Parts: sequence; C-alpha cells; structure tokens
Amino acid sequence: MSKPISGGARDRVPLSRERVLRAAVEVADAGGLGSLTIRSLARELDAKPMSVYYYVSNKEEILDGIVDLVFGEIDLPSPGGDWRSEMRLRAISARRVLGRHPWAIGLLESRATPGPATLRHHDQTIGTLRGAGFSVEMTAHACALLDSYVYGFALQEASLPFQGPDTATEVTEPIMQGFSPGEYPHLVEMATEHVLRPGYDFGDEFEFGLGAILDALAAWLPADGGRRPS
Amino acid sequence: MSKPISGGARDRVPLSRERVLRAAVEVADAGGLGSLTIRSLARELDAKPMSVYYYVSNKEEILDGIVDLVFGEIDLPSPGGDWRSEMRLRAISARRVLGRHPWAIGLLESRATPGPATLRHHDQTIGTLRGAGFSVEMTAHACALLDSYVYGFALQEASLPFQGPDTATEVTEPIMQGFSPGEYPHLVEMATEHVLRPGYDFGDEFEFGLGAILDALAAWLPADGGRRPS
DNA sequence: GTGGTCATCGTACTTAGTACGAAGAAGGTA
DNA sequence: TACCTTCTTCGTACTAAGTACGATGACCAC
Repeated sequence: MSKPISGGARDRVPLSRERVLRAAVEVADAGGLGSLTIRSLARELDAKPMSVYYYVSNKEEILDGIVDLVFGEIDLPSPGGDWRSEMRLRAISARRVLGRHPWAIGLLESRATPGPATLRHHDQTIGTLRGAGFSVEMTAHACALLDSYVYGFALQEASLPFQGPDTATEVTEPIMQGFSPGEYPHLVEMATEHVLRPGYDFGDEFEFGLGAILDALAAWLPADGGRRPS
Repeated sequence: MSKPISGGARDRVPLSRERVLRAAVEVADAGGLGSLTIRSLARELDAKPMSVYYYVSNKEEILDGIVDLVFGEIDLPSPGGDWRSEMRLRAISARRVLGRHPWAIGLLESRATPGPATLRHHDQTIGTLRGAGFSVEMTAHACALLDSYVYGFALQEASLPFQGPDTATEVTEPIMQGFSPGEYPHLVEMATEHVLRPGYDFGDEFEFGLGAILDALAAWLPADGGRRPS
C-alpha cells in the first residue's frame, strides 16, 4: 500500500526551477496565460501543486521567469557585425519569438524586474550600435524606437483575431455585419480594397516599417554612416 | 427591520452599464488590473457583487468595455487637417492616455473584439491619411507603423519601474548591484553616461522617434507630399 | 390587489493561490 | 542497526474570486 516505487511520483525526472519554468511556457503557449495556473502547471509536470513551490516562491516569480525565458529565445546581435543587418535580424527574431509566445507581450507591462537574458539582450544591442558609431544618446534613441516598433507590432499581431495570409475574411465579416452603412467608410474601404484582398498578410507590414525605421537610424550616424540614403 | 429606504442601497444613483465600466476603469487606474475584481468593483459602486451582472454578462465583457473606453479618450484626428500634425497629435494623445491607464496595454493583447470607439478611432485615422493623398496601401503601412510605435512605446514606459525625469536612480541601483563587474558593460555605460544623468527622462524619447517616423511617412507621399525632407 | 417587468442582491458552488506542516528518501554517524 | 539531518514532495485546508440560480422588493398597468 505504501510501497514507494513507480507509478505515482517516484522514478521520474526530478523537478527543478528550470523544468518548472519551461513547463510554464508550454502551458501558456498551449492555452494562453489564463490557462497557466499552479494546478495546470503541476499537472504538466506530473506532480502536485505544492511541489512547485519548492522551486519558486509564488506565481509572480514564475511570470518573471518565463518572460526572461522568452527573451532568451531572441537571437542576440553581435557587436562586430553590420549594425543594419544585425538590428534587422534581431527585430525579425524578436517578432517571431513574440509571435510564438503572444502572452509574453502583455506580461511585459507588469514585470519591472528584468532577468539575466533580458539584460544580456539589451547589453548586446547597445553594444552593436555603439560599435557602429552611434553616440550614446543616439543609441538610446535607436533602442527606444526599435524596441517600441517590435513590441508594438507584436502586440498588434497578437490582438488580431486572425493570423497569416487570407485569414481575415471570416473574422472581419461578422464585425462588419454590425456596422451601420456609412458609419466607418474609411475602415470599410481599407478592408474591402486591401486587407480582405487575397494574398494580404498583416505580417508583411513588419519588414516594410522596419526598413523605414532603419533608414531613419542610418541618417543619425555622424559622418559617412548611412549608406542607402533612401 | 425590512424598511427599504435609504442607507443601504436605496436612493442612490442607479447602476448602468456606463457606470459599471467607468468604475472599473477607476479601480484599475487606482490599483492595477489585478485589483479589479467583481467584488472590488461592486464596492466602488456601493453595490453588491451580483448586481454588476445585470449589466455585463461576465468579466471578459468588462475588460472589452474598458479597453474601448480608453480608446475613446484618445483625441481623434480630423480628416481635413494637415496629416503630419494630426498624426503627431493623435500619437501624443494616445501615449498620454495609455500612460494614464497602463493596464490597458496588456489587455490589448487578449482582446479581439474592438468596440465602437476603437473602430471610429481607426476610421478617422485612415480617413486623415487617405485625405492627405496616401494610397490605400501606404495608409495601411503608415497605420501599422504608427500604431506599433505608440503601443510599443507605451508598453516600454509601463514596464519601466520609474516614471518622469530623474527617477531612474533608485530603481536601477539595486539591479546594478547584482551585476558581476563587466558582465553588462554597454548597459552600464548607457546607464551611467546617459540614463542616470540628471534631467534624463525616457518619455522624451517619444517625440524623437515619432518625428523620425513621420519623416519616413512623408517620403511615401506620391509627388510633392513630404515637405521637410529631413 | 393582481400580475408582470425591472433592478438588486443572498446563497452557495467551483477554481485558484498558497500557508503549514507531515512524510518519505538518502545519507551520515555512532 | 538505530538515529538524526537534509532535501523533496505532497496532503490538508484556508482565503479570495467568478458566477449560476433563484429570491426579493420596487414600480406600474389593469
């Protein structure tokens, strides 16, 4: 009856802070932040709720931890390389990562204590720009601009009820049903003449805006700096 | 004993969907999204929890509703005016509003059903750009770029543990304590030589990046379009 | 006053976070 | 072998939150 071995909890991979956080990411990926509870997390780990608390002191710490895990997935720019392509790749990677973990975007707002992956990420980004000749001040401007764009774009993508090309129709249709005719004329024009056209994919807007921003940054470089003067 | 009049619930302003949502915004403003519960909301309304459910069918509907209320606070651009200043004012207004209601940013991610204020807002924005001569396609690009920037900037501001000029020191200090020396050299440089200097205010970055984006948009106008070619 | 609709609320059930401390496993020491 | 310590895991139980269900009283038409 009280035989300890096998079945229940024995002889499986032991828990660890690492495993707890990774499992938390998986649960959130699968069902959104709302589905991440201590109990669902314990189920995913094949353990009991209170076991989790041996590795984290509360749920807040889990949220801080998974945000940092997500940051760790973003490709780091290398301070040696061409700043434009490094920043471009970093932005593209960040957008992809945040697309995989959309719940992380909303979490950023309430989390004030950055983890090590987050800090290293910013350190490398700043380093790349400084190494390319941007002044400290312009580097700050550039980071604020780039990060804002990436986060904001990911946020918009996450709040879109559809994803990928040609998927907008079924979702916008019911919303537009409720419109009084002529209530939102420009919105309707935009929808019918552009967004609902076959082949449209909101995600394609990303590189367009990114290019514009990088062009703007190039103009901030002291002397020769910006090749491609637009 | 069962006298109905006064004191308890009688003779006070009757509830309404409007009042419920406005009270919800106040509760969230005061204590964050986490403090917004049906019970805290009922307390704010001087009513009992279940009374709220006469006006909304569940908490999700409250969240949708307060996001739309927040959107309604943003100044609308007027399709007649100069597109550049209209977009500038809209962005500044949006940032200020999201600064007042930082919890709204995180909510955007999970809310897929836009309310009337949100729809009107986008309609007017599109209309202003179209009226200024932007093609449908370029208007889409412009909206994506501008909105991303505004949301992303607000998100970064919200996740900053400090706010306003000269408030960074006390918060970054304890974080930097934990650094191994030389672990984040560029971050340290940025902090000591710029961010922690007296007078620095992250909020000032906003107009800088905004100007760069508006310059970029101007270049997308067909012929004469962009005065101020940077 | 009888019936009906509107607005408010009391009760109670479910789920979530988590405090507290028990209990088993593993290893040391006498 | 007996006993003690430490590391993990978990059982129990308390509190708070969302909300289903139905009761209760106010107000109105007849």
